[in-house]
Amino acid sequence: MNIVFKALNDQTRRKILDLLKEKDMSAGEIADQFDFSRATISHNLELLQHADLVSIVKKGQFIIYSINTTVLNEISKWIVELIDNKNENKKLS
Amino acid sequence: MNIVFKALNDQTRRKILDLLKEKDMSAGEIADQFDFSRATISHNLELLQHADLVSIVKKGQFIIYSINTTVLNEISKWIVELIDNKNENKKLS
DNA sequence: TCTATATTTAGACAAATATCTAAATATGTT
DNA sequence: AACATATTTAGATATTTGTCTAAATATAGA
Repeated sequence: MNIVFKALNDQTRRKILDLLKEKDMSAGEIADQFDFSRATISHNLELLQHADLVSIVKKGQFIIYSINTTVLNEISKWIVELIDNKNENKKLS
Repeated sequence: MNIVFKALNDQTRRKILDLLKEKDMSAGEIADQFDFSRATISHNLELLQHADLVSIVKKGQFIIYSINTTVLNEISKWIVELIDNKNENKKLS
């Protein structure tokens, strides 16, 4: 979970995920949405990929990024367990 | 969301939340579960509090920490939207 | 009031992070 | 082959972060 929360701990990378939830995009298309250098966006994409939050497919010169929901489901589960368990214990007291 | 993800981006702080989901605990009880100094745990508790992930009640000399689920619900919602929106768009293609 | 316990605050420091520019790699086009 | 486009890699740097020790604050009890 470490690398996932590390990857999520950045506004730019979270915004990239918000873009990718709408549609798959190339690195360039993604970079166009930001004022950072392409190298910076590329680096952020690498961190997302390393955390398994996105996956890639090569299409000619382009590299197409898309959201990978598997790890997001795990994180969601962890958070919901925090919430639910807390609520359970509240009932008892 | 920035300070929330920042607070969640640390194994120690996530473990503190895992402890607190079971029951409310004093700063000392929490610190006893770790090998770090009390000052370090206190600092981590401050970050959790600043992110509104925990709330406190003073009980004599003790300060009792408990999970605050409000922000967790927001985070959960954001993540589930990433997952759901992605799945919606997959159907279309 | 003095002492013990609980917790936080202050200041320091090494490690990690986000960004940049410049260079390298890969693919497509003429 | 030469050139253009897409993307990543390398190296540098300023900032942020997690931890520590020592000191300060707050409350309880004798």
